[in-house]
Amino acid sequence: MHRTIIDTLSALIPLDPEVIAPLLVRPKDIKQGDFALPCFVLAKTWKLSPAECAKKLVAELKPPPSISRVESVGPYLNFFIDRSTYAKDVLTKILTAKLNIGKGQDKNETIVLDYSAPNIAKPFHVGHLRTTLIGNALHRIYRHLGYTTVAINHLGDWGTQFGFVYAGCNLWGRPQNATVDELVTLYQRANKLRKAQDQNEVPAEDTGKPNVNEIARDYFRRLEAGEPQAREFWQWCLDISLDYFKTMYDRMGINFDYYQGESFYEDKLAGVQELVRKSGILEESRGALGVDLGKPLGFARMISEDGRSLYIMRDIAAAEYRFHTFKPCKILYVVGAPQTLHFQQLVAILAKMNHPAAELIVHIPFGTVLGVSTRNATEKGQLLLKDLLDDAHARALKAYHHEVSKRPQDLDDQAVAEAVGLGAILFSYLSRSNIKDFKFDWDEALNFQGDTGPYLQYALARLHSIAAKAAEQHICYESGFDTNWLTEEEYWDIISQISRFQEVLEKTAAEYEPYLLANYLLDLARAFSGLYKKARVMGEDNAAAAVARLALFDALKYVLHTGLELLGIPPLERM
RNA sequence: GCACCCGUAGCUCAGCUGGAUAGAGCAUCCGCCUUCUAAGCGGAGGGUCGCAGGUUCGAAUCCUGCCGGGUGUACCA
Repeated sequence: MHRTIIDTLSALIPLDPEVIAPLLVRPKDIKQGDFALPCFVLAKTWKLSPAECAKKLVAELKPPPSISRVESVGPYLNFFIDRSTYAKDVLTKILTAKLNIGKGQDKNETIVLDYSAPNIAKPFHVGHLRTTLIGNALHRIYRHLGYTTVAINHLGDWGTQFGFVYAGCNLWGRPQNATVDELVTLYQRANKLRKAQDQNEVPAEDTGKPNVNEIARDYFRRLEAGEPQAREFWQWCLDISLDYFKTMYDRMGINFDYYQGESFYEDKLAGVQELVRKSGILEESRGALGVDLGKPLGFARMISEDGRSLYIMRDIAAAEYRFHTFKPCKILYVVGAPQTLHFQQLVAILAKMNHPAAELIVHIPFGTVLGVSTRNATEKGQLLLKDLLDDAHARALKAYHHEVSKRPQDLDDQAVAEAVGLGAILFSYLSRSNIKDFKFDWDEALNFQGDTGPYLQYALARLHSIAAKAAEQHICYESGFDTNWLTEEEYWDIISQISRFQEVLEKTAAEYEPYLLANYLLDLARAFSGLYKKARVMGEDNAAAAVARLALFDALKYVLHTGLELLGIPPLERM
């Protein structure tokens, strides 16, 4: 469509098609046209006012059949697409593709995505949710677009935190059949005691306890040395935590292809160090080994003064491993904005090594989630994911029974509540741009009205309901539908929006911003909700109009359904 | 100190590769369930787009400076 207009224009305008293309804009108000050309640039060459240029063009243009009308409004030249023809094309395409709408050809290119990466034996609180949900959405979108995807959970499964859990077990006993909560409690208790010991403010009941920091360090040294007992304890913690994480991921419909945490790279570090050394950039400075990256990036330490490997080592090892194992065209890291410098250093080191992975790494930074440790801070310190999901479920269930005035009978209310609760939480995380800090508000995240996940789910449920009722009454569009019934503003608005689905997916993927898709779906749902009462299928006397509307709603249903799935929000057929 | 990010309605956010009167939701106020789900729809009020310059026919959008908030800057990750 875009192309057609450019071709028509370039016949009359003394400008290159490539120059014209970026000038074309979409008017804010669809009533003004489907595309517009601001004529300011022409004013100079033609030595006419912009408004006169627009008039001149209108008079001389011979629009092709797909353009129904061209108008000049002030300095703008507005194009109107032939709605009926265009609608037919768009709807036919979507109704054929169904839930495969927007699906790309197999691209034979692999994208590695690194996201979530919770720390073992530390609490999984709602601040960790952002990387998990952004990563998951991008994972689904890239896969849909035809890329081979490899989702990796780079667990924080190596480090001194195990030492603190170990110290806790030593001091207060190792629980039988421990849960993650107990591990976390031991970790926090030991950590608290360590701080107290550091500051010489040990409470009475803990006086005389051995130094926590020493126990932890000693344990971690034994773990790194591969001592079987230390190893066994580590595995014990890992199993408990991983079990728990997996139930949380299952609950949110999130999958990983690999759980390759930091420990996975332990046996590869020596090789990596050798690789860096061979490239001649490894230096010693203040007793540490690392790479000097010059002015803005500074000195990146790889081996600490006391010989421990630092995390950039593991990231180099991971980049190296992923590059050779998966042969990706991109490696995406969904990691918070505070780690921007770290990723710049990682890329800079790889670049200095002439490692091809340097060009593949993309850090997708996101803002901090604020306000997650303020509420319920007395008990647990931080909002735990499980509490959030449970509360979302409970509130959704309550709302379902007490606030929703119309609902179908014979539905599994527990299943609906779970999906709606998840929808609310996921949408609140995915509907804002990555980089901004996110003020987490419990009530806002669990709101079911207005611009929310449930609003989208609700619009979809209504669309499914229309389709089901139409089928009962044998109203169908399979034998044809007349798009001349869909040329009014409200219908046209939806048609031109759903025709952009592919474009939106590609932009979302290119900018790594799931909110673009989320807000697009919101626009669709809003357009539909406004039309819902007016544009009836059942009870419409004009059979042809009813069939045309059904075709439109069904196409919209597929787009909305697919879009929700790509965000990871559970699409509901009934709610 | 230096570097990066953010600053749009009371609140939470879109709009920012410059274009036609700055948009949603929440909250507040009014109205709408005798037909496809009212977790909905329609309407009202609410803005010096942090401030000041500059570039431009045109700036919330680009540039510079300042103010306010956040983060990073060889602990660990």
